[in-house]
Amino acid sequence: MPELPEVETVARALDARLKGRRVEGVECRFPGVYEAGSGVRPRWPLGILGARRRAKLVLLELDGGLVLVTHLRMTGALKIESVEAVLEPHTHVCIRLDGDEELRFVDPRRFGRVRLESPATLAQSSFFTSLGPEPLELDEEGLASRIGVSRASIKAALLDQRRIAGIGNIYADEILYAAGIHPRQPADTVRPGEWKSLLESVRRILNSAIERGGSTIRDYRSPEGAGSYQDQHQVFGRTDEPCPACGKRIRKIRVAGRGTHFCPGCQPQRRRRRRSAPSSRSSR
DNA sequence: TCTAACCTGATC
DNA sequence: GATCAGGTTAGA
Repeated sequence: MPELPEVETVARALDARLKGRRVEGVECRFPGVYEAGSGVRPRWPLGILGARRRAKLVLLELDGGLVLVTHLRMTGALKIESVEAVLEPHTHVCIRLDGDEELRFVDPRRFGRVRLESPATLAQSSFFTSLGPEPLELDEEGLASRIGVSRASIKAALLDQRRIAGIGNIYADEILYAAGIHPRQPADTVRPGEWKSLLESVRRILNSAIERGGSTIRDYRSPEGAGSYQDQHQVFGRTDEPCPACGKRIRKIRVAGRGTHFCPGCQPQRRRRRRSAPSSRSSR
């Protein structure tokens, strides 16, 4: 569910509300959802230095270099509640805070994970290995060199967290619509002149989604409430509605195994150019 | 590089 | 009852 803008919103809210407070312990209510990295033995309580985002991960930074790392996956949510508050269903981890509050990890589908890592275990954590750079920190050359070498579809390349990390299904569709590129177009056939507008689309869409607190289309909530970027979606979730720009019907197809929305008028399909020479090629 | 699998719940 | 969902990954 949550992609870069939603995770950024959650991290900012946690930073504002938890910085300077303490974690007094962690209770795991469903086996495996929470684990400490091997050899990590926290001595609670630990002060909270702050919260931030990396890719789609929420990092809660504690004293001594320890970090509580949360991946929300599809349906995970972090909520600050009074310890007296009734536990809502699917509450799998309770992170006890000072002041009779706790940070609760709720996740109906149970795909999400919470991990406690030390400086020694953080780098090897499976969360972090082979995570690509932040899309908002890339320049045109960086984007082209990471994405433009893939022989997969441009959508698959944008979703590949090893290439760049943080874009998910909603924002991939919105970005490609804004850039006028068909989601099935092979990434290595994007023309040199198109990287500029693709990068502008990446920045504009992710930044305005962050400004609006992300997209709330089913159950996503930051600790401060729902986002509103869903109102700005041009194609995602608008199957059969007219394109705001050209009036053609938005279509939904399957690309990279994901439901994919696009405008056939604004994002015309372009065939892969026939290879002129059987030269060697590499991917990644 | 694609599919199935991991899960539950909402909607068709 | 079948299908789909904002993510990732192991396996073919």
